[in-house]
Amino acid sequence: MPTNRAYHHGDLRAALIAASFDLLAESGLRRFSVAAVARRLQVSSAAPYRHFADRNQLLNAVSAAAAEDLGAAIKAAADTAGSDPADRLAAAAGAYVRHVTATGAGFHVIFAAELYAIADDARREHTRALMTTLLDLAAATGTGSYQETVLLVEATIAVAHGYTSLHADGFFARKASTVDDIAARAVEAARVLVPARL
Amino acid sequence: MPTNRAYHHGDLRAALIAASFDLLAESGLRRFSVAAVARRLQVSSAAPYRHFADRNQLLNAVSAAAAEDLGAAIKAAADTAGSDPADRLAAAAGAYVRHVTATGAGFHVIFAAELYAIADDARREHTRALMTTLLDLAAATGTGSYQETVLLVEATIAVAHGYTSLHADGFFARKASTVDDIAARAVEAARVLVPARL
DNA sequence: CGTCGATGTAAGAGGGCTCTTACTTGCTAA
DNA sequence: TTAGCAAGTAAGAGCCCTCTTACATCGACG
Repeated sequence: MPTNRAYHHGDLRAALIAASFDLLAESGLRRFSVAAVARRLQVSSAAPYRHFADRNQLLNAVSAAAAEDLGAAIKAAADTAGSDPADRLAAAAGAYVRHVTATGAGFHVIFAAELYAIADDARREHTRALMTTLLDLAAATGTGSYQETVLLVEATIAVAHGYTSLHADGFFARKASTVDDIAARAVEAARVLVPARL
Repeated sequence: MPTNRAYHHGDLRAALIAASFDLLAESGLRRFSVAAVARRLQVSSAAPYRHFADRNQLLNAVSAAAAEDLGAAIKAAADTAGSDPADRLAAAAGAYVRHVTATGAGFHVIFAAELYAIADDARREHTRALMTTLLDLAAATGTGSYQETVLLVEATIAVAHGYTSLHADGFFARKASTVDDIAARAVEAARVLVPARL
């Protein structure tokens, strides 16, 4: 791993990750390319390869950062939501919608199949911590078994991801729905899921 | 529109659409290319352009077929589900998971932003019919206003799409979940959403 | 102050994709 | 039976992408 010291560019490694988020948020994973990220930072198309062996290594770093940031956003949202465990878990769905819409990097990036082949402890640790955060929020609602807790987390994420994904694809566009509208609806839906012990 | 008569290939136009579904189901929209579809049918890469002016026109036809097929699958599932309106709507979520996983073409294809520019009455009619089917199912549950009905449909689709999308991205892979498992969980979640009048 | 190594660039090989053009094949219908 | 046209092919232009190689730059440190 390269150092973080400022050289010619300053800190190209971090800048590449940040610019990747911008590109993902604007154009989605389909349009993501190393060359486009480099263009955006006005560096040569070879420059990223000084910091990442290949495209997937960059995406892997983006994935790690996404898991970390998303986990923090979810924790913050839960703490803002108050003390009711169900509200706290539901708030995670809202945080997912807002954060992933802003960054373009949700579970479809965090768990992108191409990245499975890369053994990166940092990324694994961040995704694990993210899941732990969610599992803790779910367990606090009083789920019985661990299995039930997992199912509840997955249902919550499915709702959040579904709203986010449809929003990104323009499904709600005609109604001029804002991100906050969609996030609020995801929270409502996630909230209803809780007592159901899905 | 070309005719459907059998020439050299037989019916390349229909075959292209069918092969597009296969490719989408296997590799997703990200890997979709006209060249890959042609390869799959063992025709030259120029052949598709005899039937579709460009890549988006092919996707547009796929989108129309997807809306039609998905609508039929949802209707069939609702009829199998029985007479309880809430069960019938929830069954649509299950049909969505199964059908879209099998074909690779859900709302992310049906409402793909690139296709908005194409004025295709057939496609518009099929997507409209699909939405009508869903709105009818939702209205039967006793929603008050049209606005409430729309919100309920969108919530149902969000749940179904979320589970489908996460499943496709491998989120559930480690637990060896089958499509039917995921579909069942989507139905449960959708069912819970109904009385909530989301 | 001069060397070394990290960081960046220019250039390009190699590949895939979209779409076009000119040519070929073979069904259909007069 | 043969002209005409729908449908397919071969070839390639033009574009973007990934990743490599050889060279340039510049800060750090002896």
